[in-house]
Order: sequence, then structure tokens, then C-alpha cells
Amino acid sequence: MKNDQIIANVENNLDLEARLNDSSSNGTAHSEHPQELRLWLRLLTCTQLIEKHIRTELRVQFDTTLPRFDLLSQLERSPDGLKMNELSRRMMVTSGNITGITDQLVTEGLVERITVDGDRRAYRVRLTAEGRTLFAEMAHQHELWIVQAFATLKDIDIATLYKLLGSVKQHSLKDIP
Amino acid sequence: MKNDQIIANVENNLDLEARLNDSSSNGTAHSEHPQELRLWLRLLTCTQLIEKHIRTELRVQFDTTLPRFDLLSQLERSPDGLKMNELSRRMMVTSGNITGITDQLVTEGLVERITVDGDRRAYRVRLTAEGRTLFAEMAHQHELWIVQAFATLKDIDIATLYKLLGSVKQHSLKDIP
DNA sequence: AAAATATAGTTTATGTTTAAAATATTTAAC
DNA sequence: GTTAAATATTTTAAACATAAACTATATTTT
Repeated sequence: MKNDQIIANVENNLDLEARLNDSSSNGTAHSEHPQELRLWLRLLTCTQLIEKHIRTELRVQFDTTLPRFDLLSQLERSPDGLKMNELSRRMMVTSGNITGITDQLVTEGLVERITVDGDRRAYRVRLTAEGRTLFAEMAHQHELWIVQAFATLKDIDIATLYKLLGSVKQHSLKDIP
Repeated sequence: MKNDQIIANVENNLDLEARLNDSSSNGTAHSEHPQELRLWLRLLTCTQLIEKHIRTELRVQFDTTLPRFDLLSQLERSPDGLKMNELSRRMMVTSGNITGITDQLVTEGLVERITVDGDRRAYRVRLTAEGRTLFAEMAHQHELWIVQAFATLKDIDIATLYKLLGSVKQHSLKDIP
């Protein structure tokens, strides 16, 4: 997406939120668009804005994508590697997807597939030395982007957000089983 | 994604956050994963959980997708319809994408393309009567899902979240131009 | 008015993601 | 010990999504 379009989008998204907020103007006494809907839209907007920024930076600075970064990120904390299945579950994407991302990272020489003793169905995927080095660089930048994204908030606000979103998350999880 | 996998994902995502929170255990005095990183991960998790739930419900209850629902949602507030261009900007996707989604909705009989007087390049896309009826049903359910997603929060907490995310959004927007 | 430029929408090629089917292997049941 | 069920991964088909090229029409410049 071009920069022009991002700007246009953002302005329109603002319009959209403005229109939602303006729902009282349609004459109905009880809000037609409850505050939950407005909150959801804003949550989505924030996530999308930050995510777009990270994707752009990853592409510009490292010529890579967010899924590839995320996979490396998972592996970084597991020196012995992780099985495809485990990666799929942690990244909340299907295993077929992991196959494709891993294939690319193998081609780039950043990860390697290792056979698992005693289970010829499974692999463990592990960072190569090159992958580990490159990821360290990327992770450092990534952390700066994220810190910057929330730089407008006070520590106490971050803590509040974290706590409230924790409730939302726990609540969402209850409905799944 | 199957329900089993969703459950597994969710549990693992919990693990992941738990591990992040546990970063103090690695012996470094100043947090290796700053609170901003943890907040970002949680924000992402919440958004993904809610969005996945909406996608699933849309598929199960209405045999449709989130992009199609979003397009109908845009049209619902514009009785005269919207131009493809306008849809593209509001939905934050490219115009080529809008062409495809609109084609499907036309096939399903939910929207129609109308010529614009005085501009033979453009169409307006408008809900059909059938589309309007079906969308009303979907929107009603959608609202319930969203309200349910935040049902764990008190009104004051929703207001707080809304306000703090407002700061984050404004701050993100500053960097774009 | 003709030429240049801009706009609206579609098409094309490529890549991502999902759900579901397929393959191979392991574990459990009998 | 053979069959049945479960597990790990890959493959496949369909829906999105993007960027860039293309067609058609409008607008602006000269």
C-alpha cells in the first residue's frame, strides 16, 4: 500500500469512528452503537496501525515479513528448536502456513530442519548461527518500534491497559472450550 | 482452523505471555522484555482472539466472511451506495480487492452496481433489499458478539480503555505523514 | 480543440492464509 | 501382532490482499 493511501485510509478510519461516536445525533435515545462497538473499532485500528508500521519497517530495514520475524522470534527462546506443530500453535496459524514460512527461512539460511530421534514424522526447526545473529539485530529494532508506539502513555497507563486487556483475554478464552 | 487447534493455540499463547512475564527469572536486573512489549503482545492476542471468533461465527451462522461483512457494513450507512474507490479507502484495502469482494456479493445478490450520472467511469455499489435484510440480521448478531467479548469489563473500564487507546491511536497517526 | 494528466475501475501476477484432504508414522486397543 | 485411532507434516483449493499494468473516461493545460 502506498503512503498516500495509508494517509487516506487513516483519515477515513477517523471519519468512521467520528460517525460512530456521533450516533446520538440520529435521535434514538439509547445508543444505536454501544460503546463496546466503538471500543472494538478502536482496538482494531490501534492494532492495525502498529502492525502496519512494523511490517513496513521490517520490509524496509530487513527485507522480511512479520510472519517470518514472528517465527524467528519463537525459535530464539528455544535453543533446541521447536516442532512445526508447536510453532503453529504458538503463532496461532495453521500448520500448512508454518510449512511455507519455514521453507522460505530455510532457503534464506536462517533456520534448519532437524530430524527428531524416535519420531520420523516430526522435525524440529532451529535457528542457524546466521539466523540467530540476524534476529538479534531485528529484535533490537523491533523493541524500539514497539516502545515508540506506546511512548505516549505513562507507565501507569500501560499497566492499566495491560490489566484491562488481561481481563478481556481471559474472558475470550473461556468461551472457546 | 478446527476448534481443537484454537484451544491449543490459545493455551500456548498463554504460555508465551507467561514466559514473557517471567523474564525477571533470567537474572538481568532491568527487564529484558519491557512492559511495552508485553502490552503489544497482549493487544495483539486480544484482537486476534476476538477477530477469529467473529470470523468463525460469520462462517458458521451466515456462511460469509469478515471482508464481505465489512463491505456490507460500509454500505448500510450509505443508502445511496458508495463508489468502489470510497469503499477501498474506508476498508483500508486496495481497489483491486474491492472489485473481487463486490463481484461475490453481486453474485450472491446482496449488492448491485449502479451507474453514476455524469461519470461513466464510476459505479456506485448499493445494498439490494435482500442485502439490507440479511445484513440487519448479521449486524444484530455481530453486535452481540462484540458486546459479549467485552462483557467482563465495567462501563468505566471500557471508557478507560477507549480513552487510552485513543492516545495510542493519535500518537501512531502523527508518524505517518 | 488537442495533448497531457488525472481518476475510476478492472485485470494480472504473485503471495498469504485458511480449511480440508492426503501421506506417513506412531500409539493404543483388542 | 494386527487393526484402529491419533499425530506431524505437507499438499491442495479457495478467498483475500497487494502492486503494477491496463482500459476507459474526465479534467486541465496550452
